[in-house]
Amino acid sequence: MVTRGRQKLTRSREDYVKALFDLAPAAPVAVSALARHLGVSAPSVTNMLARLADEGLVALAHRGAGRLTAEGEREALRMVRRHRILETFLVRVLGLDWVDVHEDAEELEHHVSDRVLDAIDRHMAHPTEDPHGHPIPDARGRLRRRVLLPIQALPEGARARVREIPDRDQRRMARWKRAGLVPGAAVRMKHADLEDDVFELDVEGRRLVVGHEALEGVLVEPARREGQA
Amino acid sequence: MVTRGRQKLTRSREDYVKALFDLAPAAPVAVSALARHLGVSAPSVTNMLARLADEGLVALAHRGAGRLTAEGEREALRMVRRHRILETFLVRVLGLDWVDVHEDAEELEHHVSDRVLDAIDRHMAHPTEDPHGHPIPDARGRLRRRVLLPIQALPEGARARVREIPDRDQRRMARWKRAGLVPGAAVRMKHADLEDDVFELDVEGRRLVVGHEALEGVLVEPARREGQA
DNA sequence: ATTCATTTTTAGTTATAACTAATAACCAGC
DNA sequence: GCTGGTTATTAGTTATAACTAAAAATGAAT
Repeated sequence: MVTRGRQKLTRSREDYVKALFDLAPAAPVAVSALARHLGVSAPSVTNMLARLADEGLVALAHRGAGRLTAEGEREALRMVRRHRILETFLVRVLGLDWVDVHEDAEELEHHVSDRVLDAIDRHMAHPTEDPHGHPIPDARGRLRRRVLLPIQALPEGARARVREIPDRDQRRMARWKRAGLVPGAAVRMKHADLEDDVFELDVEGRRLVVGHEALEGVLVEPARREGQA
Repeated sequence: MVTRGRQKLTRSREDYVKALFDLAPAAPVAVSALARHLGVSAPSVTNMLARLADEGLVALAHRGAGRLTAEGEREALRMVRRHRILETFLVRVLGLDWVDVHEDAEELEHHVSDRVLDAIDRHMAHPTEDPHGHPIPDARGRLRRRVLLPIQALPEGARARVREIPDRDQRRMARWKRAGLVPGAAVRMKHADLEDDVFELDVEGRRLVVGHEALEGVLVEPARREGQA
């Protein structure tokens, strides 16, 4: 264990550990999946994973896949915290639209000092959730885990509340926002036709008919008393 | 003029044009002076100045010295605006000490998007002066020029008000702050012994005795009616 | 067991921007 | 007009992290 006082990771390393965490916090991620997520070539990933493995942030698995070590996960959670605090700040304090803030946070998370991040966190009285509903890890990297369901898994007739929506795809976010499908919204699954891949939802009283793909990543918390049909 | 729609400058280029502006907005700056200011070697400067000259941001003068072109000055003013808005934000909104904010602004100025910068500017209702007293260029890069005097140039007995202090040296700033020598402070030059390099000042009622060096960069606005001795 | 398609790795390049060491240019004083 | 000291340049290296092209490994299907 030569891990005393690791120096700051480079920007790329920060991106890689965060991507590994996004794709699977505790399981190996294939080279190709990482490459797709990060928008780089496979050789670049093979290369960087080797370095991260050298440095103890990643463990290599079958076929070059990478899995975060405890240390790597700590660094990833640090980045997740920064990202979510910054998104919250951009929306709550600067008044930007939550549809737009992901990219800015993506850049700033690498460049804001701990001092500034803490000041931002303090200014907002330590928020616990970002504008897209994701929980914010605390300063020690602890993440409140919740049991949520993909919205497509709701049985017909079930009521639920939207809790998280993914923040990477601006187009989809804009559509969701227009449809009222936002964190906190009450929804009911009216019909789920798995054969034809058509879902009919009631979103805060409005009808929404979409395919599986268009709901990808939306997580809900089922209502305790489920209204049948 | 192939200058339509220049793409974003690299971080280094942004640093160089800002350094050139800091050292002399309209006159050639020697390679060695730039190297010192930026903390890089002379060869690095020669190299980068050649590239900046190629790209039309800098004109080369005698002995390799570089002078900003109109285009270079525009980019420099853009960076100065960003820096000063960010410093103001860190102090006014996040409550950080103005002694500490320079370095953070130095980093963030390269990474905050125009959208976020504008939102910050709006949030503060378009400040015109940063925490160290420097005027903030407007969105079109226009800088309100003021006629200020180096504090050491005050004749004995003259009263003045501190208007600007340099923000790069944290140590000196901390000392000035302790002595009350901050933007807005009223001062009077009690004795200026140019031979022995000793200045005796009255700073908001407190006595301050220092050498020329320790006042470097402090600019004052002389009082209209100068109280004699 | 062989072949095909996919996935990963190796090898070699590129870009940015720094560095050191050694050389060249410049200027002042004599 | 020479010469010593300062200043700038050239030449060559280094680090990070991407890339492409080609080779190798893997796994699935016959």
